[in-house]
Amino acid sequence: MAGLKDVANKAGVSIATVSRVINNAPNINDETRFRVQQAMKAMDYRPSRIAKRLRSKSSQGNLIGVVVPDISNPFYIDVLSGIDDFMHGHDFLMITCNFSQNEEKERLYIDALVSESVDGLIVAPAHEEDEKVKALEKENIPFVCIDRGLKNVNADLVLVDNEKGAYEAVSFLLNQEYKKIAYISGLIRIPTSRHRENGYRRALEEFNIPFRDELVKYGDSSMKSGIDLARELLSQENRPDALFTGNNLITLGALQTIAEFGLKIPEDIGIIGFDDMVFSSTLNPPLTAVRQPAYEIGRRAAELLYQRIKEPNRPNVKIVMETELMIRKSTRLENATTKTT
Amino acid sequence: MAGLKDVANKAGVSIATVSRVINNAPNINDETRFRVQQAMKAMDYRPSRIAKRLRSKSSQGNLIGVVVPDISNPFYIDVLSGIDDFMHGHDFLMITCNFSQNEEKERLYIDALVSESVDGLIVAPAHEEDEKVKALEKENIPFVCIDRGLKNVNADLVLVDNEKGAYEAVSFLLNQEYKKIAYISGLIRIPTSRHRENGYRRALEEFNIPFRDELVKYGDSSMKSGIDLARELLSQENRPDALFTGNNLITLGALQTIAEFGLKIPEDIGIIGFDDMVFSSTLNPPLTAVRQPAYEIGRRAAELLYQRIKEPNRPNVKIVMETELMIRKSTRLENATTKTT
DNA sequence: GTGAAAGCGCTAACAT
DNA sequence: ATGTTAGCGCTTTCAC
Repeated sequence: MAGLKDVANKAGVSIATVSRVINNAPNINDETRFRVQQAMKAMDYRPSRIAKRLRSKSSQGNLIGVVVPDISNPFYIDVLSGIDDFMHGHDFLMITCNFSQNEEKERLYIDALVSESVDGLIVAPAHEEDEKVKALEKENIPFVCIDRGLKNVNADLVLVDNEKGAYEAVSFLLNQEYKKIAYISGLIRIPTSRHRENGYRRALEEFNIPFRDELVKYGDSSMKSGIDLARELLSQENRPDALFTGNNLITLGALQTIAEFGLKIPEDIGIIGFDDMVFSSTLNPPLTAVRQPAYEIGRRAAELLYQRIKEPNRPNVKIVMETELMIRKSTRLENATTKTT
Repeated sequence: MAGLKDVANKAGVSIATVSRVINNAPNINDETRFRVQQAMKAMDYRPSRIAKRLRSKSSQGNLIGVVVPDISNPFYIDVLSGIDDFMHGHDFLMITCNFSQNEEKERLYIDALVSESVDGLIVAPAHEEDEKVKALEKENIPFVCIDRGLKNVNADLVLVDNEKGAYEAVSFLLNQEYKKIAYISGLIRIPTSRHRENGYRRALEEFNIPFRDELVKYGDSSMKSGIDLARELLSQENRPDALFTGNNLITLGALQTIAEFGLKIPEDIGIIGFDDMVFSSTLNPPLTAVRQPAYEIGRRAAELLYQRIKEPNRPNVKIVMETELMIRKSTRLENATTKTT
């Protein structure tokens, strides 16, 4: 592949000049610039991004890394779209790494990304003590966290008020006269799982319903664990009359189990899922869900990272976005008050 | 960040030696190797992947690029998982680029990826005349195509027998006594769209049903076009009694429109979608669909790319996988013969 | 078994 | 306005 040198030869100038027209530096003779551009076109020249990155330490790589916990979760797909749109608009390339809820894989990927000299990282840390992510701060690598924060580390963060979202969902269930509401949690090490549980507990308290251990099940945030835990729940002698599911995938799993048990929604059992999905209204029945503005989360995170790359010392910011309860048909409909779609 | 030089100093050896132990070259004194390893550990050394890539032309980068048309399509998510699993197992990193069915974005990403000196590419070309992808061959960059081939270019390719999959779906519909079957196509420039249409036509022919222009609609492979085109179809005076939808997203859109029209599936209208989804059986009603082995497609493609990187001159291979009709409840059930889930 | 030194394709002083 | 040159962090001859 043609390099700077080849172009320089062809255009009869030095490589420095070629470099200058590429980065459109000032002080270049129009005629020279033209000749160089001709040469570049003629030789189909493409600058080497790695050589550039290797040379200029000053974050000119236009490359960021994104580390997500589970690409099969539609939530992250939307987040990625948001990041992608912003970054594409700013001429950045992104490397997406999916660590499949596997901390070791996460560590490995973060190392690799750093070795690639990315200009910055967007990460959803495995948990709040995530040492690998914390280390980024010491190494002075720009990064922003999404969905989950880090303990004792200041970093840009964009997420949703998980407790409130859960609280609203469970309150809604309670208002619809559901009496025995179970919660299927994702990985307990993930802060969001606990915050959602807190919201669940707070709603219960407020309605003077005692918390019961056997009604909350902890899984690994996957569809399979949604299936399995819902089975445990629905097999109980006096089974719950409503489910609050901790994420997208768990919801899908629980739905499958409910069908397997031949239960009618919302008569036999109500369900509200955390995370909305494009096809939620097409589910059977249309699913009531706590919507996170996933695309927006991604976009904001991208924006924050971009800013930090440009201005590494600006103060940290934490963006907390609102959830929205999308009321559809998977719960009883008396008393419905909130927005519908 | 610590570099080769720092480690060399600390261990009291030359950088060449350090490089040797990293790449565990032969002929190294055990004692030396040990000292170097200690030093690396102590300094928390991480090799620079870009320096390595820049230096060694011989594809040591352990980095590949993947270019997909639409990351919001669950099919590609599964493909990506397959690629990811294989590549992770072989210590490769991958850069995923989503061109959102936008050819210009595709070109831009391919250029960027090449500039990153990736060892190879997995691409679903925008169409079979895709010049940017074709150019990869001339530049001698290892690549494999998925889902769509290239005209007049020999390249590794893994896909599914789209025509046959479509034929089976439409035949099934016909066998279930549906009389007026419409096809909602994705982007016409994509070969799969046309192959699926061919299957649709062939089934019709075989049942002696005349092909009718007004029953096939062409869109852009998105959920929105699924919604819109289904509306057009269902608004016809004498509307179709079955829909064959050209991909995942179109299916979801069509389903939404069907609900909007208050039509009952499968009584008022039957539907079979191309592409199965994890939650297909949770849809309303459970969706009959043509399943592509998406994960497997990704895995095989990754494997082929890996092989080609190692052995650039091995002959090209084309892998055609089988689809499977997943019969569920979105079509009438008389005569059902094929597998169920 | 180990070291010295030349580059990979660029950018950024420093010259002119 | 343009050229010269010293690296960025590695791998890889070629010596010893």
